Amino acid sequence: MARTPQKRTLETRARLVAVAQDIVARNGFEALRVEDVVQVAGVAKGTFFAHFRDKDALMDRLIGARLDAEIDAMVAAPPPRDLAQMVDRLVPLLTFMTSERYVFDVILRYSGAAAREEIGAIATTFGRQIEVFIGWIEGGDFRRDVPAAILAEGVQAFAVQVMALRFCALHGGNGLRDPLSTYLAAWLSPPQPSA
Amino acid sequence: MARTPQKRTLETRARLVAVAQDIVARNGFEALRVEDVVQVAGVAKGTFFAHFRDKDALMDRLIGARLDAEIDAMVAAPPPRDLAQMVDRLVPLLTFMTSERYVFDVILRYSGAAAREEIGAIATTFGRQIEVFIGWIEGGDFRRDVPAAILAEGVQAFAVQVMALRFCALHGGNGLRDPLSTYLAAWLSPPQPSA
DNA sequence: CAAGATAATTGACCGTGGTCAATAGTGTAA
DNA sequence: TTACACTATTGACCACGGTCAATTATCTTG
Repeated sequence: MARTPQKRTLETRARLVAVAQDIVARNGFEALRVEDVVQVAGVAKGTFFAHFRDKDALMDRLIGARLDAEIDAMVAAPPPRDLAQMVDRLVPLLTFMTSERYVFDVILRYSGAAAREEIGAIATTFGRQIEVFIGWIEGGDFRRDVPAAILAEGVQAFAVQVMALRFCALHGGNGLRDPLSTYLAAWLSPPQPSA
Repeated sequence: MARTPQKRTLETRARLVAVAQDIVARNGFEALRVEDVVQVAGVAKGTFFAHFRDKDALMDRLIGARLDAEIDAMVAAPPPRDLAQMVDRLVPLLTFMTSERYVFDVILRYSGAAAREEIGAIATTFGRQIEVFIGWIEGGDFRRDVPAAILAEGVQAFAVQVMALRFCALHGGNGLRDPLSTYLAAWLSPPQPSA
């Protein structure tokens, strides 16, 4: 089914990705232009679209790689024992996700595998996140009356909520930490005996 | 500061909106093209952008109006006394929001007031939602250990989560009701004595 | 009403993502 | 090496959102 790709193909694709990464490193994701990529890479425009379905497919790959690196770092650190630590572990990931409005939008759009298409890099990292959260929740002092998988999905939902708040004029740019702590305290704390 | 708008202006804007609504009614939001709108309305393209900052500003208005109507219906119905009823009240709103992938994306992008710009129609309806949820939560049999405002924002976060899931190939098109019930049960239920 | 000021409208033009029929390159078998 | 099938590349072209200097309509004031 899948033919062996030619050496030339792999070189071209690698060059496109390398050039794109370079442009992003210099000017950010939002500033990336397909025309710039192909011009610097020295190929025609059509070549780009022979390698990537559309511009977003390249973005999915670039942003997905960065998300993967953030999750690697999350996993490398010791698992959080309590809520404050969990928030600490999350902040770097959420900081990258909100580094640009454009990046956040792309991530939201591709965080679920697009229907009937293959699952993309960003969507894969969202699956990874859930796995990591489940591990954290099972290993820490959190509520047990709800399955860890549901709790993990809730953590993701609140993370998105907090990130969206960051781009909101009303609840303007106050940090990620405080609102996330508030939500997760209410979501993850074991039922209090008194209160 | 604000000049009185000319009669002509109001007519032109009304015509643009009417034509756009008609196109949306026929072919959906995604199919709307600015060029079609101006062509049918009988004005030049530049005129459109003298009335709306960009295409999204028109979308914000059209979608915002629909959201407002859904919220009106939500408010008109008797407030929910329990979780199942709350989910019932929410489903029509969420169904509209997920009627098109494109609509959902626009809503997400504009659900928070865009930084430093005026608050838009969609963002306003998200504020309304919170108010409605607060009222529901205060009037029903839900947990009291967390401020109603926080609980309301959580309801919104879970609603977004459930809608996003709908467009996800993995957890494919299963309804809104079940996952939403699961999340909200864990989020809103008063702490159980046993279990 | 005339003249000037302000606001609305026009449409040629641009930027940029994306398409596709034609062409060139690559691997393979005789 | 030649012939052939298949793959990769090309670049002119299109779609569509958005811009702006020039033009036209409307309002105001004497």
